[in-house]
Amino acid sequence: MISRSAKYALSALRWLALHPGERQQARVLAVATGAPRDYLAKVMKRLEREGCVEGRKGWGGGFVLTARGGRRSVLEIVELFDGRMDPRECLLGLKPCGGTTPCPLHGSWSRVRATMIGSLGSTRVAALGEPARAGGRRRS
Amino acid sequence: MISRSAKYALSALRWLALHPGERQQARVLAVATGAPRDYLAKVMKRLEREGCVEGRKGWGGGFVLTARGGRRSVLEIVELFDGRMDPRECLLGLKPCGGTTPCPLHGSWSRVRATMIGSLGSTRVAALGEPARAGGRRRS
DNA sequence: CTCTCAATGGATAAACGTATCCATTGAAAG
DNA sequence: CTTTCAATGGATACGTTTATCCATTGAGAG
Repeated sequence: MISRSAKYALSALRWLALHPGERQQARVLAVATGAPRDYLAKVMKRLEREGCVEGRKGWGGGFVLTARGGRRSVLEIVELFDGRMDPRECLLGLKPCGGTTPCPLHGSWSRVRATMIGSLGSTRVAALGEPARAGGRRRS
Repeated sequence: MISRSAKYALSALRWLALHPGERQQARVLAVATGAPRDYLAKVMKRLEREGCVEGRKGWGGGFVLTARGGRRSVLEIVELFDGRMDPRECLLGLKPCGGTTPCPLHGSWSRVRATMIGSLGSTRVAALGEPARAGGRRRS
């Protein structure tokens, strides 16, 4: 459903959000996230290219969450690794699907997509550092 | 999000639902679904093992949708190929996540999962043969 | 029985996500 | 400058999904 890479990224970003301003080494983030160090390093590099974190080499090096990164939505992070979700995706492979010619699953699938966009799209990365609730609407 | 195999399966099942009782060859299904013939054949075999379709070899051979297959939910088909969705999955890798110790995304992700189960779980394969609406509750 | 047809099953490979290894680079401390 | 440290980037490997090829099997037609 959601790739390991995306989960690693979210988990690492949460750790950074929990320790604002402090530089966190990939080694530390690896332990915190359960990801392999060298693999996580590449995930972090990708987040840096997107301006979500800032990395520094050498003594006292590591990663910090940027202000811009904190403002990013969880959905944006997931889409960064798993690809943007196509609003025209059809579970039955119809093209086109929707408008005047919706497939039998169009409504159902649109609802799932809308929930994901509404739920994950309304939670900001910075909120991952706060204890609970965070994000979308309604109950648990 | 949803694997190619699962989409192929749904698309093929739809075709069978559109042609009840008629045996459809893998070659025909391949054209209808856009899947490679020999790959689709293995997908169909898997559906047969699950009792969703019945296949026959040789002259006049092909696949038909079984009554049992028609009663299966779309969710069941997806889970058959993509694996059952874990209700305890945590986007931040926490274990456990939920109950007294929910992660900041627990509510959001639970909502997405619930929507998928509610939406795809309430649409039956037989309904894929009917023109539009099908399945869950509410609007498009 | 023989011929033809279509599913079946096994082997093989391409593509991708995930993971590991390590030499290099850049940076701060001494 | 030298030492130490941690990110960086390239190469390589592994597993799974997706895909292709083809000989075999089973079934109906003649």
